[in-house]
Amino acid sequence: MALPGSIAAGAHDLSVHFEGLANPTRLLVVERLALTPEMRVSELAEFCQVSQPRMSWHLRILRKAQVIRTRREGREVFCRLDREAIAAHFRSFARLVSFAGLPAADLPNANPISEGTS
Amino acid sequence: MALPGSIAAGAHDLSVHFEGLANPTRLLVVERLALTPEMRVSELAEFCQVSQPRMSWHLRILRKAQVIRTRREGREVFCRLDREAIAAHFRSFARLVSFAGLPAADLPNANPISEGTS
DNA sequence: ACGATGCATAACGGATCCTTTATGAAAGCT
DNA sequence: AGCTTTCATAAAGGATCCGTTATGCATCGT
Repeated sequence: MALPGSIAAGAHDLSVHFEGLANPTRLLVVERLALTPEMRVSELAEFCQVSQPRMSWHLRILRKAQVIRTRREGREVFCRLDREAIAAHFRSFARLVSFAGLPAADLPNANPISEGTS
Repeated sequence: MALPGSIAAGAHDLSVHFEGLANPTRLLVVERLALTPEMRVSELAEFCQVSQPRMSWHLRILRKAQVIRTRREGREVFCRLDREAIAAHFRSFARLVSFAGLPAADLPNANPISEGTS
């Protein structure tokens, strides 16, 4: 597992990450979560017009892809973007394709908010 | 269709783009093309250890995803990264998730090595 | 014209994803 | 305890993707 904030991410990791973003519904979740720090599963399901089990499944894929993180509070599960991981994968890909003037080290950090960096 | 170099890219466009990157073989193609300006289909097939028809299929997906561009010369087809489109999509995504400290202006520039933008 | 080369498409199993409804488990409320 | 809410999992059908081999089309060389 890539340490949060570290560069990391092999090619396979990267493809898994992009797979998380390779679906309109999941991308809509990302878009929505960008506007609100945290949202519950059922809220996201309603917003995206999909069944709750389906949303649960998509969120699982997003979690594996390290696009979101989930936090359980009682019977509710709150979802939020994992901006650190997203940015890290971003950097990995940028380095992969060797963007000019984009050495991975110079890329900005993702997010000042640091939740439990376990 | 998004004009090359323009910003463009709706959510659907974006998911199609990421789908292009959501497969290890295709990502390997991208990685390889980052090292050499242009490569032929059969060269990529051999490098990735897949059959030529399969590579042809992957390249078609990559083309639809606006990750690569192909150029026919005689009976050969040369592939190259579409760095402009990739950068544009990544800018769109970055704006979508509103990276803190990652304003679109700082995102990957398209021109790495100077390959003719013909 | 003929054969060889380079790429695209078709056809085929096998695996995975997308989406639904139905069911189950855990937590909160009365 | 009993009911409601919230999420996860299972089952099932349809679609798509992954990989292969076989075939077709266009191009190049002789």
